[in-house]
Amino acid sequence: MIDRKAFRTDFDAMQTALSRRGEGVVDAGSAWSRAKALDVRQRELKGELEVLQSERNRVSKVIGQKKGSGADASEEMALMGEVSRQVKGLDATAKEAETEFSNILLEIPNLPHDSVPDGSDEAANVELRKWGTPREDEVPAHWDIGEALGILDFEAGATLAGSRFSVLRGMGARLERALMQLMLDMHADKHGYEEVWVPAIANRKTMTGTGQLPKFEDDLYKLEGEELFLIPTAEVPVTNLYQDQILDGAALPIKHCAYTPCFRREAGSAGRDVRGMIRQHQFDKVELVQLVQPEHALSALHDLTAHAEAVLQALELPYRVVDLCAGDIGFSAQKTFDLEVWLPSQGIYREISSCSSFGQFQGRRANIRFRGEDGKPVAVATLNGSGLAIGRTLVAVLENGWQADGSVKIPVALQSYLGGREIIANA
RNA sequence: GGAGAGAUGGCUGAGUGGCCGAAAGCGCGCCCCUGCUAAGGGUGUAUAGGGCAACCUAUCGAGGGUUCGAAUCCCUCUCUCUCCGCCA
Repeated sequence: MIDRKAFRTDFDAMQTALSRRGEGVVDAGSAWSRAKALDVRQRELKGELEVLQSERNRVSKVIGQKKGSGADASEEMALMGEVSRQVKGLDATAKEAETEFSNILLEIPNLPHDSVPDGSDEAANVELRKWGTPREDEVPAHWDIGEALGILDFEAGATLAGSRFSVLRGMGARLERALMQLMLDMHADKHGYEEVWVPAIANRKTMTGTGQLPKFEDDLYKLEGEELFLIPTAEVPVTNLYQDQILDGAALPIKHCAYTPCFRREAGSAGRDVRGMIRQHQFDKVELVQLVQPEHALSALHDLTAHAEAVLQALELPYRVVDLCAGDIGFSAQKTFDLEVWLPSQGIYREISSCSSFGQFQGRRANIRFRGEDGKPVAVATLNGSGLAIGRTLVAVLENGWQADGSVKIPVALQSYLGGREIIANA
Protein backbone atom coordinates (compact mmCIF):
# COMPACT_ATOMS: atom_id res chain seq x y z
CA MET A 1 0.00 0.00 0.00
CA ILE A 2 0.99 3.57 -0.33
CA ASP A 3 2.93 5.23 2.46
CA ARG A 4 0.57 6.71 5.06
CA LYS A 5 2.89 9.53 5.97
CA ALA A 6 3.59 10.47 2.39
CA PHE A 7 -0.15 10.39 1.78
CA ARG A 8 -0.44 13.44 4.04
CA THR A 9 2.79 15.22 3.23
CA ASP A 10 3.03 14.57 -0.52
CA PHE A 11 -0.60 14.27 -1.47
CA ASP A 12 -0.39 16.29 -4.68
CA ALA A 13 2.73 14.58 -5.98
CA MET A 14 1.20 11.18 -5.29
CA GLN A 15 -2.00 12.14 -7.04
CA THR A 16 -0.05 13.25 -10.10
CA ALA A 17 1.86 9.96 -10.18
CA LEU A 18 -1.27 7.87 -9.67
CA SER A 19 -3.21 9.69 -12.34
CA ARG A 20 -0.72 8.36 -14.90
CA ARG A 21 -2.39 4.99 -14.47
CA GLY A 22 -5.38 6.33 -16.30
CA GLU A 23 -8.98 7.36 -16.10
CA GLY A 24 -10.77 6.71 -12.85
CA VAL A 25 -7.84 6.07 -10.57
CA VAL A 26 -7.97 9.44 -8.83
CA ASP A 27 -11.40 10.64 -9.98
CA ALA A 28 -14.39 11.39 -7.78
CA GLY A 29 -15.62 8.20 -6.17
CA SER A 30 -12.28 6.46 -6.45
CA ALA A 31 -10.60 4.97 -3.39
CA TRP A 32 -7.99 7.69 -3.68
CA SER A 33 -10.50 10.51 -3.65
CA ARG A 34 -12.32 9.12 -0.61
CA ALA A 35 -9.19 8.40 1.42
CA LYS A 36 -8.36 11.96 2.39
CA ALA A 37 -11.56 12.68 4.34
CA LEU A 38 -11.38 9.29 6.03
CA ASP A 39 -7.84 9.99 7.16
CA VAL A 40 -8.75 13.35 8.64
CA ARG A 41 -11.74 11.93 10.49
CA GLN A 42 -9.77 8.96 11.74
CA ARG A 43 -7.02 11.15 13.14
CA GLU A 44 -9.42 13.57 14.80
CA LEU A 45 -11.22 10.76 16.59
CA LYS A 46 -7.97 9.26 17.68
CA GLY A 47 -6.82 12.58 19.08
CA GLU A 48 -9.98 12.95 21.14
CA LEU A 49 -9.69 9.39 22.33
CA GLU A 50 -6.11 9.85 23.46
CA VAL A 51 -7.04 12.80 25.65
CA LEU A 52 -9.66 10.72 27.41
CA GLN A 53 -7.39 7.72 27.75
CA SER A 54 -4.69 9.88 29.20
CA GLU A 55 -7.13 11.16 31.83
CA ARG A 56 -8.28 7.65 32.65
CA ASN A 57 -4.72 6.41 33.05
CA ARG A 58 -3.79 9.34 35.26
CA VAL A 59 -6.70 8.99 37.68
CA SER A 60 -6.47 5.21 37.73
CA LYS A 61 -2.95 5.58 38.97
CA VAL A 62 -4.16 7.88 41.74
CA ILE A 63 -6.83 5.36 42.73
CA GLY A 64 -4.22 2.66 42.91
CA GLN A 65 -2.01 4.76 45.17
CA LYS A 66 -4.88 5.79 47.44
CA LYS A 67 -6.12 2.26 47.80
CA GLY A 68 -2.62 1.05 48.41
CA SER A 69 -2.25 3.42 51.33
CA GLY A 70 -5.73 2.64 52.65
CA ALA A 71 -7.26 5.98 51.69
CA ASP A 72 -10.74 6.37 50.27
CA ALA A 73 -10.91 6.65 46.48
CA SER A 74 -14.62 6.30 45.88
CA GLU A 75 -14.91 9.84 44.53
CA GLU A 76 -12.29 9.20 41.82
CA MET A 77 -13.80 5.83 41.04
CA ALA A 78 -17.22 7.32 40.46
CA LEU A 79 -15.71 9.95 38.20
CA MET A 80 -13.76 7.39 36.23
CA GLY A 81 -16.83 5.28 35.69
CA GLU A 82 -18.18 8.03 33.47
CA VAL A 83 -14.85 8.61 31.70
CA SER A 84 -14.54 4.91 31.04
CA ARG A 85 -17.95 4.81 29.43
CA GLN A 86 -16.91 7.66 27.15
CA VAL A 87 -13.63 5.97 26.29
CA LYS A 88 -15.44 2.79 25.38
CA GLY A 89 -17.80 4.57 23.06
CA LEU A 90 -15.19 6.73 21.41
CA ASP A 91 -12.79 3.83 21.10
CA ALA A 92 -15.32 1.88 19.06
CA THR A 93 -15.96 4.86 16.79
CA ALA A 94 -12.27 5.60 16.35
CA LYS A 95 -11.51 1.97 15.55
CA GLU A 96 -14.23 1.91 12.96
CA ALA A 97 -12.85 5.03 11.33
CA GLU A 98 -9.33 3.63 11.36
CA THR A 99 -10.49 0.38 9.81
CA GLU A 100 -12.39 2.25 7.15
CA PHE A 101 -9.30 4.27 6.27
CA SER A 102 -7.04 1.20 6.29
CA ASN A 103 -9.41 -0.67 4.04
CA ILE A 104 -9.55 2.13 1.50
CA LEU A 105 -5.75 2.34 1.49
CA LEU A 106 -5.64 -1.32 0.48
CA GLU A 107 -7.59 -0.45 -2.65
CA ILE A 108 -5.25 2.26 -3.87
CA PRO A 109 -2.75 0.97 -6.47
CA ASN A 110 0.99 1.53 -6.36
CA LEU A 111 2.57 4.66 -7.76
CA PRO A 112 4.22 4.07 -11.13
CA HIS A 113 7.95 4.74 -11.11
CA ASP A 114 9.08 7.92 -12.90
CA SER A 115 10.80 5.81 -15.55
CA VAL A 116 7.54 4.08 -16.54
CA PRO A 117 6.44 5.26 -20.00
CA ASP A 118 3.23 7.27 -20.32
CA GLY A 119 0.23 5.61 -21.91
CA SER A 120 -3.14 4.13 -21.18
CA ASP A 121 -2.91 0.64 -22.66
CA GLU A 122 -0.59 -1.92 -24.16
CA ALA A 123 -0.32 0.02 -27.39
CA ALA A 124 1.89 2.47 -25.52
CA ASN A 125 4.28 -0.13 -24.18
CA VAL A 126 7.87 0.37 -25.26
CA GLU A 127 9.88 -2.39 -26.87
CA LEU A 128 13.35 -2.32 -25.33
CA ARG A 129 15.17 -5.08 -27.17
CA LYS A 130 14.79 -8.26 -29.19
CA TRP A 131 16.72 -11.49 -29.01
CA GLY A 132 16.91 -14.26 -31.57
CA THR A 133 15.56 -14.58 -35.07
CA PRO A 134 11.85 -15.38 -35.39
CA ARG A 135 11.06 -18.06 -37.94
CA GLU A 136 8.76 -16.73 -40.64
CA ASP A 137 7.47 -19.95 -42.18
CA GLU A 138 4.01 -21.43 -41.66
CA VAL A 139 3.85 -23.31 -38.40
CA PRO A 140 0.74 -25.10 -37.08
CA ALA A 141 -0.74 -24.05 -33.75
CA HIS A 142 0.67 -25.88 -30.77
CA TRP A 143 -2.62 -27.70 -30.20
CA ASP A 144 -2.38 -29.22 -33.63
CA ILE A 145 1.29 -30.10 -33.16
CA GLY A 146 0.69 -31.55 -29.72
CA GLU A 147 -2.43 -33.53 -30.57
CA ALA A 148 -0.79 -34.96 -33.67
CA LEU A 149 2.10 -36.15 -31.51
CA GLY A 150 -0.27 -37.49 -28.89
CA ILE A 151 1.27 -35.39 -26.13
CA LEU A 152 -1.47 -32.79 -25.57
CA ASP A 153 -5.03 -33.81 -24.75
CA PHE A 154 -7.49 -30.96 -24.31
CA GLU A 155 -10.55 -33.15 -24.53
CA ALA A 156 -9.43 -35.14 -21.51
CA GLY A 157 -8.84 -31.92 -19.59
CA ALA A 158 -12.34 -30.73 -20.42
CA THR A 159 -13.82 -34.05 -19.36
CA LEU A 160 -12.02 -34.11 -16.06
CA ALA A 161 -12.45 -30.51 -15.02
CA GLY A 162 -13.84 -28.27 -17.75
CA SER A 163 -12.63 -25.84 -20.35
CA ARG A 164 -9.20 -24.29 -19.88
CA PHE A 165 -7.77 -27.46 -18.43
CA SER A 166 -5.50 -29.84 -20.24
CA VAL A 167 -3.81 -33.19 -19.93
CA LEU A 168 -0.24 -33.89 -20.98
CA ARG A 169 0.79 -37.36 -22.02
CA GLY A 170 4.05 -39.11 -22.55
CA MET A 171 6.73 -36.74 -23.77
CA GLY A 172 4.34 -33.83 -23.17
CA ALA A 173 4.20 -34.54 -19.46
CA ARG A 174 7.90 -35.20 -19.41
CA LEU A 175 8.61 -31.96 -21.26
CA GLU A 176 6.64 -30.04 -18.64
CA ARG A 177 8.73 -31.64 -15.91
CA ALA A 178 11.98 -31.11 -17.81
CA LEU A 179 11.26 -27.41 -18.24
CA MET A 180 10.51 -27.09 -14.56
CA GLN A 181 13.79 -28.73 -13.66
CA LEU A 182 15.88 -26.80 -16.14
CA MET A 183 14.52 -23.50 -14.88
CA LEU A 184 14.94 -24.30 -11.19
CA ASP A 185 18.45 -25.60 -11.77
CA MET A 186 19.46 -22.47 -13.66
CA HIS A 187 18.14 -20.09 -11.05
CA ALA A 188 19.37 -22.05 -8.06
CA ASP A 189 22.81 -22.91 -9.44
CA LYS A 190 23.68 -19.97 -11.67
CA HIS A 191 21.60 -17.03 -10.54
CA GLY A 192 21.87 -17.37 -6.77
CA TYR A 193 18.26 -18.05 -5.82
CA GLU A 194 17.45 -20.31 -2.89
CA GLU A 195 14.85 -22.82 -3.97
CA VAL A 196 11.74 -23.09 -1.81
CA TRP A 197 8.69 -25.32 -1.91
CA VAL A 198 5.54 -23.68 -0.61
CA PRO A 199 1.80 -24.24 -0.14
CA ALA A 200 -0.44 -23.67 -3.15
CA ILE A 201 -3.18 -22.48 -0.82
CA ALA A 202 -3.02 -19.20 1.07
CA ASN A 203 -5.21 -17.43 3.61
CA ARG A 204 -6.76 -13.99 3.34
CA LYS A 205 -3.99 -12.16 5.14
CA THR A 206 -1.33 -13.64 2.89
CA MET A 207 -3.35 -12.80 -0.21
CA THR A 208 -3.69 -9.24 1.06
CA GLY A 209 0.03 -8.91 1.74
CA THR A 210 0.98 -9.12 -1.92
CA GLY A 211 -2.07 -7.24 -3.19
CA GLN A 212 -4.36 -9.93 -4.65
CA LEU A 213 -6.95 -9.04 -2.00
CA PRO A 214 -9.17 -7.25 -1.30
CA LYS A 215 -9.66 -5.94 -4.85
CA PHE A 216 -9.29 -9.06 -6.96
CA GLU A 217 -11.18 -11.75 -5.11
CA ASP A 218 -13.16 -12.56 -8.25
CA ASP A 219 -10.00 -13.68 -10.00
CA LEU A 220 -9.21 -16.25 -7.32
CA TYR A 221 -10.47 -19.72 -6.56
CA LYS A 222 -11.81 -19.72 -3.01
CA LEU A 223 -12.24 -22.92 -1.07
CA GLU A 224 -15.82 -23.68 -0.09
CA GLY A 225 -16.55 -22.80 3.51
CA GLU A 226 -13.01 -21.72 4.31
CA GLU A 227 -11.13 -18.46 4.18
CA LEU A 228 -8.55 -20.05 1.89
CA PHE A 229 -7.64 -19.45 -1.72
CA LEU A 230 -5.68 -21.28 -4.41
CA ILE A 231 -2.63 -19.19 -5.24
CA PRO A 232 -2.59 -17.44 -8.63
CA THR A 233 1.21 -17.25 -8.50
CA ALA A 234 4.08 -18.33 -6.26
CA GLU A 235 4.69 -14.65 -5.56
CA VAL A 236 2.00 -14.90 -2.90
CA PRO A 237 3.42 -17.62 -0.62
CA VAL A 238 7.08 -16.89 -1.33
CA THR A 239 7.01 -13.15 -0.64
CA ASN A 240 4.81 -13.70 2.40
CA LEU A 241 7.35 -16.11 3.83
CA TYR A 242 8.61 -12.98 5.55
CA GLN A 243 5.36 -11.30 6.56
CA ASP A 244 5.48 -9.47 9.91
CA GLN A 245 9.24 -9.94 10.18
CA ILE A 246 12.05 -7.52 10.84
CA LEU A 247 15.00 -8.79 8.83
CA ASP A 248 18.64 -8.16 9.40
CA GLY A 249 19.75 -5.62 6.80
CA ALA A 250 22.79 -7.76 6.12
CA ALA A 251 20.49 -10.62 5.07
CA LEU A 252 19.39 -8.66 2.00
CA PRO A 253 19.01 -9.26 -0.80
CA ILE A 254 16.93 -12.40 -0.25
CA LYS A 255 16.39 -14.32 -3.47
CA HIS A 256 14.08 -17.30 -3.88
CA CYS A 257 12.97 -19.41 -6.77
CA ALA A 258 10.00 -21.71 -6.51
CA TYR A 259 7.95 -24.01 -8.63
CA THR A 260 4.22 -23.96 -7.96
CA PRO A 261 1.02 -24.67 -9.78
CA CYS A 262 -1.00 -21.49 -10.31
CA PHE A 263 -4.78 -21.17 -10.36
CA ARG A 264 -6.72 -18.36 -11.99
CA ARG A 265 -10.42 -18.01 -12.65
CA GLU A 266 -9.75 -15.84 -15.70
CA ALA A 267 -13.03 -14.11 -14.88
CA GLY A 268 -12.55 -11.21 -17.26
CA SER A 269 -11.17 -13.10 -20.23
CA ALA A 270 -14.13 -15.00 -21.61
CA GLY A 271 -13.54 -15.75 -25.26
CA ARG A 272 -9.82 -14.99 -25.18
CA ASP A 273 -7.34 -17.75 -26.02
CA VAL A 274 -10.04 -20.38 -25.66
CA ARG A 275 -8.01 -22.97 -27.52
CA GLY A 276 -4.76 -24.44 -26.43
CA MET A 277 -2.56 -24.01 -23.40
CA ILE A 278 -2.00 -20.26 -23.47
CA ARG A 279 -4.66 -19.40 -20.94
CA GLN A 280 -5.49 -22.14 -18.46
CA HIS A 281 -7.22 -22.19 -15.08
CA GLN A 282 -4.30 -24.22 -13.77
CA PHE A 283 -0.75 -23.88 -15.00
CA ASP A 284 2.77 -24.44 -13.79
CA LYS A 285 5.27 -21.69 -13.21
CA VAL A 286 8.74 -21.20 -11.84
CA GLU A 287 8.83 -17.89 -10.06
CA LEU A 288 11.68 -15.61 -9.01
CA VAL A 289 11.25 -13.46 -5.91
CA GLN A 290 13.61 -10.92 -4.40
CA LEU A 291 13.52 -8.83 -1.23
CA VAL A 292 15.96 -5.93 -1.44
CA GLN A 293 16.75 -2.57 0.05
CA PRO A 294 14.51 0.05 -1.56
CA GLU A 295 17.32 1.92 -3.30
CA HIS A 296 18.32 -1.29 -5.10
CA ALA A 297 14.86 -2.11 -6.44
CA LEU A 298 15.40 -0.90 -9.98
CA SER A 299 18.80 -2.47 -10.48
CA ALA A 300 17.45 -5.70 -8.99
CA LEU A 301 14.62 -5.57 -11.51
CA HIS A 302 17.11 -5.48 -14.35
CA ASP A 303 18.99 -8.43 -12.83
CA LEU A 304 15.84 -10.45 -12.29
CA THR A 305 14.64 -9.78 -15.81
CA ALA A 306 18.01 -10.94 -17.15
CA HIS A 307 17.64 -14.15 -15.14
CA ALA A 308 14.29 -14.86 -16.79
CA GLU A 309 15.73 -13.96 -20.19
CA ALA A 310 18.54 -16.45 -19.65
CA VAL A 311 15.98 -19.26 -19.68
CA LEU A 312 14.59 -18.16 -23.04
CA GLN A 313 18.10 -17.90 -24.41
CA ALA A 314 19.01 -21.35 -23.13
CA LEU A 315 15.93 -22.69 -24.89
CA GLU A 316 16.85 -20.76 -28.07
CA LEU A 317 13.45 -19.09 -28.14
CA PRO A 318 13.25 -15.67 -29.83
CA TYR A 319 11.73 -13.03 -27.60
CA ARG A 320 11.48 -9.34 -26.93
CA VAL A 321 11.48 -7.24 -23.78
CA VAL A 322 8.74 -4.68 -23.28
CA ASP A 323 8.65 -1.80 -20.80
CA LEU A 324 5.01 -1.58 -19.73
CA CYS A 325 3.36 1.84 -19.75
CA ALA A 326 1.67 3.42 -16.75
CA GLY A 327 -1.79 2.28 -17.84
CA ASP A 328 -0.73 -1.34 -18.31
CA ILE A 329 1.25 -2.17 -15.17
CA GLY A 330 -0.48 -4.20 -12.50
CA PHE A 331 -2.13 -2.91 -9.34
CA SER A 332 0.84 -3.54 -7.03
CA ALA A 333 3.62 -2.86 -9.51
CA GLN A 334 5.90 0.14 -9.59
CA LYS A 335 7.53 -0.92 -12.85
CA THR A 336 7.19 -3.98 -15.07
CA PHE A 337 9.14 -5.57 -17.89
CA ASP A 338 7.28 -8.22 -19.87
CA LEU A 339 9.12 -10.89 -21.79
CA GLU A 340 7.25 -11.90 -24.91
CA VAL A 341 8.16 -15.09 -26.77
CA TRP A 342 7.76 -15.55 -30.48
CA LEU A 343 4.84 -17.79 -31.41
CA PRO A 344 5.27 -18.61 -35.10
CA SER A 345 1.75 -20.02 -35.56
CA GLN A 346 0.30 -16.64 -34.64
CA GLY A 347 3.16 -14.56 -35.99
CA ILE A 348 3.29 -12.48 -32.83
CA TYR A 349 5.15 -12.14 -29.56
CA ARG A 350 3.17 -13.41 -26.55
CA GLU A 351 3.78 -12.70 -22.89
CA ILE A 352 5.68 -15.51 -21.21
CA SER A 353 7.07 -13.66 -18.22
CA SER A 354 6.25 -10.54 -16.30
CA CYS A 355 8.98 -9.09 -14.10
CA SER A 356 8.02 -6.37 -11.67
CA SER A 357 9.38 -4.20 -8.93
CA PHE A 358 6.82 -3.33 -6.29
CA GLY A 359 8.96 -0.85 -4.43
CA GLN A 360 7.91 -0.90 -0.77
CA PHE A 361 4.23 -1.37 -1.66
CA GLN A 362 4.11 -5.05 -0.70
CA GLY A 363 6.64 -4.57 2.07
CA ARG A 364 4.21 -2.23 3.79
CA ARG A 365 1.15 -4.41 3.16
CA ALA A 366 2.82 -7.62 4.33
CA ASN A 367 4.73 -5.75 7.04
CA ILE A 368 8.13 -7.01 5.92
CA ARG A 369 10.88 -4.76 7.24
CA PHE A 370 14.63 -4.69 7.76
CA ARG A 371 16.85 -2.64 10.03
CA GLY A 372 18.49 0.23 8.20
CA GLU A 373 21.80 1.92 8.97
CA ASP A 374 20.29 3.86 11.87
CA GLY A 375 18.72 0.72 13.34
CA LYS A 376 15.18 1.76 12.48
CA PRO A 377 12.91 -0.73 10.70
CA VAL A 378 12.24 0.11 7.05
CA ALA A 379 9.83 -1.62 4.66
CA VAL A 380 11.69 -3.84 2.18
CA ALA A 381 11.28 -3.54 -1.54
CA THR A 382 10.01 -6.66 -3.28
CA LEU A 383 10.31 -7.96 -6.81
CA ASN A 384 9.17 -10.96 -8.69
CA GLY A 385 8.99 -12.38 -12.15
CA SER A 386 8.09 -15.54 -13.96
CA GLY A 387 11.13 -17.53 -14.78
CA LEU A 388 9.12 -18.76 -16.70
CA ALA A 389 5.48 -19.74 -17.16
CA ILE A 390 5.99 -23.40 -18.02
CA GLY A 391 2.86 -24.06 -20.07
CA ARG A 392 3.55 -21.17 -22.38
CA THR A 393 7.18 -22.20 -22.61
CA LEU A 394 6.08 -25.65 -23.66
CA VAL A 395 3.92 -24.07 -26.34
CA ALA A 396 6.86 -22.00 -27.56
CA VAL A 397 9.17 -25.02 -27.64
CA LEU A 398 6.64 -26.99 -29.67
CA GLU A 399 6.00 -24.23 -32.19
CA ASN A 400 9.54 -22.95 -32.55
CA GLY A 401 10.98 -26.46 -32.74
CA TRP A 402 8.35 -27.82 -35.11
CA GLN A 403 9.63 -29.48 -38.26
CA ALA A 404 7.80 -30.12 -41.50
CA ASP A 405 7.63 -33.87 -40.76
CA GLY A 406 5.57 -33.14 -37.68
CA SER A 407 8.34 -33.76 -35.17
CA VAL A 408 9.68 -31.21 -32.72
CA LYS A 409 13.35 -30.40 -32.22
CA ILE A 410 14.34 -30.27 -28.57
CA PRO A 411 16.64 -27.40 -27.57
CA VAL A 412 20.09 -28.67 -26.60
CA ALA A 413 19.84 -27.36 -23.04
CA LEU A 414 16.74 -29.48 -22.46
CA GLN A 415 17.99 -32.73 -23.95
CA SER A 416 19.72 -34.02 -20.84
CA TYR A 417 16.45 -33.59 -18.96
CA LEU A 418 14.68 -35.73 -21.57
CA GLY A 419 16.89 -38.75 -21.47
CA GLY A 420 19.16 -37.39 -24.19
CA ARG A 421 16.41 -37.21 -26.82
CA GLU A 422 16.89 -34.66 -29.58
CA ILE A 423 13.42 -34.71 -31.06
CA ILE A 424 9.86 -35.52 -30.10
CA ALA A 425 8.26 -37.58 -32.82
CA ASN A 426 5.39 -39.97 -33.24
CA ALA A 427 6.26 -43.33 -31.82
C1' G B 1 -11.20 -36.04 15.12
C1' G B 2 -10.38 -36.75 21.02
C1' A B 3 -7.39 -35.23 25.61
C1' G B 4 -3.88 -31.97 27.71
C1' A B 5 -0.15 -27.81 27.70
C1' G B 6 1.24 -23.30 25.77
C1' A B 7 1.43 -18.30 22.77
C1' U B 8 5.36 -12.13 26.40
C1' G B 9 10.45 -7.39 23.18
C1' G B 10 15.81 -9.50 17.70
C1' C B 11 16.18 -14.37 20.73
C1' U B 12 15.67 -17.25 25.58
C1' G B 13 12.57 -16.44 29.57
C1' A B 14 10.16 -14.13 34.45
C1' G B 15 5.76 -11.94 35.56
C1' U B 16 -1.57 -14.00 38.21
C1' G B 17 -5.39 -7.10 39.17
C1' G B 18 -2.59 -0.93 40.13
C1' C B 19 4.27 1.30 41.26
C1' C B 20 4.66 -3.63 34.24
C1' G B 21 6.10 -1.50 28.17
C1' A B 22 7.19 -5.34 31.05
C1' A B 23 12.78 -8.75 35.62
C1' A B 24 16.94 -11.57 34.13
C1' G B 25 20.04 -13.58 30.44
C1' C B 26 21.67 -13.67 25.29
C1' G B 27 22.63 -10.78 21.09
C1' C B 28 23.73 -5.88 19.44
C1' G B 29 25.45 -0.22 19.98
C1' C B 30 28.53 3.26 22.62
C1' C B 31 32.15 4.25 26.55
C1' C B 32 35.92 2.66 30.02
C1' C B 33 39.61 -0.43 32.26
C1' U B 34 43.23 -3.68 31.33
C1' G B 35 47.62 -6.61 28.60
C1' C B 36 48.16 -12.15 29.92
C1' U B 37 43.50 -12.80 27.72
C1' A B 38 39.61 -17.18 24.19
C1' A B 39 38.25 -11.71 29.70
C1' G B 40 36.32 -7.46 33.02
C1' G B 41 33.30 -2.89 34.13
C1' G B 42 29.68 0.94 32.81
C1' U B 43 25.66 2.38 29.80
C1' G B 44 22.03 2.05 26.09
C1' U B 45 18.82 -1.21 23.13
C1' A B 46 10.56 -3.16 21.28
C1' U B 47 6.90 -1.47 17.53
C1' A B 48 3.38 2.03 15.75
C1' G B 49 0.81 6.80 15.86
C1' G B 50 0.59 12.09 17.60
C1' G B 51 3.55 16.44 19.19
C1' C B 52 7.74 15.64 15.89
C1' A B 53 11.28 18.59 22.16
C1' A B 54 9.65 17.34 26.92
C1' C B 55 5.84 14.16 26.58
C1' C B 56 1.12 11.57 25.29
C1' U B 57 -1.53 7.13 23.29
C1' A B 58 -1.80 2.07 21.77
C1' U B 59 0.32 -2.84 21.56
C1' C B 60 2.37 -8.92 26.10
C1' G B 61 -1.21 -14.54 19.54
C1' A B 62 -6.39 -12.19 17.59
C1' G B 63 -11.25 -10.49 18.97
C1' G B 64 -14.85 -9.62 22.76
C1' G B 65 -16.12 -9.20 28.18
C1' U B 66 -15.53 -8.11 33.72
C1' U B 67 -13.21 -3.76 36.41
C1' C B 68 -12.18 2.92 38.25
C1' G B 69 -7.80 0.01 36.42
C1' A B 70 -5.98 -6.32 32.79
C1' A B 71 0.17 -9.23 30.19
C1' U B 72 -2.39 -10.92 34.69
C1' C B 73 -9.65 -12.85 35.57
C1' C B 74 -13.84 -14.74 31.97
C1' C B 75 -15.59 -16.09 26.79
C1' U B 76 -14.64 -17.04 21.47
C1' C B 77 -11.13 -17.87 17.65
C1' U B 78 -6.22 -18.93 15.52
C1' C B 79 -1.64 -21.19 15.88
C1' U B 80 2.23 -24.32 18.30
C1' C B 81 3.71 -28.62 21.27
C1' U B 82 2.65 -33.65 23.66
C1' C B 83 -0.40 -38.16 23.82
C1' C B 84 -4.35 -41.07 21.29
C1' G B 85 -6.97 -42.05 16.71
C1' C B 86 -6.58 -41.73 11.35
C1' C B 87 -3.74 -41.35 7.08
C1' A B 88 0.14 -40.46 1.83
